[in-house]
Amino acid sequence: MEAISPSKSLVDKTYGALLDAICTGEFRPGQRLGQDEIAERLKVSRQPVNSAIAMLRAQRFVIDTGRRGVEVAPVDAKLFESIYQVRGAIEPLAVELATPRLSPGSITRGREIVARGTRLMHANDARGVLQADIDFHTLIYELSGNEIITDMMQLNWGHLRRSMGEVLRFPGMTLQVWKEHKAIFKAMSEGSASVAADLMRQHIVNAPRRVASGTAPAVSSL
Amino acid sequence: MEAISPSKSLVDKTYGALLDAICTGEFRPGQRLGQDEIAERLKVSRQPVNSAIAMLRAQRFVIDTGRRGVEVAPVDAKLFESIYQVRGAIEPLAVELATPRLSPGSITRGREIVARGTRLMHANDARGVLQADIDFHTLIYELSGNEIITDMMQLNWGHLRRSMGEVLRFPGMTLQVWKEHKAIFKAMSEGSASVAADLMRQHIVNAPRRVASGTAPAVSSL
DNA sequence: TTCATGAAATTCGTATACGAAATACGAAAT
DNA sequence: ATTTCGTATTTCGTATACGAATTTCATGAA
Repeated sequence: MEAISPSKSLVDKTYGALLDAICTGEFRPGQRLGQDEIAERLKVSRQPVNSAIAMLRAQRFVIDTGRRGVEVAPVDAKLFESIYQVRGAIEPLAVELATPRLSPGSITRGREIVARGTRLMHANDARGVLQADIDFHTLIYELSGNEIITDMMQLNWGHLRRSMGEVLRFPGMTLQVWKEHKAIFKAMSEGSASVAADLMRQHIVNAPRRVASGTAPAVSSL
Repeated sequence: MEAISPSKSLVDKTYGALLDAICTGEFRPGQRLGQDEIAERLKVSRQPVNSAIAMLRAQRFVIDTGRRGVEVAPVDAKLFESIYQVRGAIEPLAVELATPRLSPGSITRGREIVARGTRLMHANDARGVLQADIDFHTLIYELSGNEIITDMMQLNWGHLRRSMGEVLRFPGMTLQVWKEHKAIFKAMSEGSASVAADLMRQHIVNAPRRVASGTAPAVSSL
């Protein structure tokens, strides 16, 4: 016999649905989120909606507006910059920690992700490429064995996904990204932790620069 | 005119009360948290309690136990180590960012905190020393201008406070801590960002070592 | 026409109610 | 005496109800 059904709670499902809608841009920045409306759309009562919104507020995905509910937080250039400063410190650490823990199975998984990202990039599947990007970095977080890194960065990727909605339309720019991913993982596979960490550091430094150079008018909003 | 009363919601107050009770050790690890009991003790209904617990669960302060509510998460040595790995990367970054942003006012504030910490240490006020420690590092987070660092580390300090409950009884060990704090802030005041960052890096490396060496039998539980 | 004023309608926060699921406990059978 | 099964109790998740506060809209005065 084995486990029956995880069947998450309505609060979790509501939270996930709202977070996804915010990150994909289905809910625009500044848009008001009414509890009644959401409850009706999701076919649940206001109670799970209220709890989910409380979490989103604690995580800065929505902000309070005076006394009448919340609205979707603006896509903030400062927040974007802050996250990249943090990534610049955390991602190399994750690589250092993960490299000596690599198993044959995880090497296979990593190569699959790199291959998938490269393939989807050539197929101009912007959304798929972003997902592969998230998968690549998340794999390293998990391999690091440091659950704090995993938790922190999962939240941060939520914010990043919002900003990257704008960048998604320039798949060509991600060619260099996937070359770098490949090089990073190669160094990790060979056990060269510090080399891989340096490559990752450079990768993170390059990333916001790419965003800024590729999106002429959108720059100011990032 | 200005704001009338912040008057936080019951959810926030409940969350704060529970978090504090967990961090100070008033709620022991493994202890079951019944919603009814908490609601009665705090003189609120179960609804805010339920929301608050959902947040604490997302932040790993409590864990699910089968189908019957939650219990206080164990004080986990692995989590402690993970946080220190992250701190080793984040704290020097915060110092680098904060140093060029120091104002005369913030220099005064920093010196006050160092003085207070040193004074309370000599007065054997362990709890006050811990608070000063938190204040010192939090000041740097805020001066860094990076709100992600502030948010992340505030959560982490919640977990750290739990572990440090054990260490509090050895105030003598904090002598070196406050010497290092003083040196770090001195370098920052002089604008030597990279020197200060290196001192901070060493400070974080030393910290868990101090904990391990000072608490003979308690080591295994950390 | 424009601004002020007040009543009606929204909408949120919190309390209470209800149903489902798990535990605890006791009775009966081996 | 021990184990097993059924029932009562506890407790959580979710729905609904209620009160307070704000917004909206209409009505009237300058």
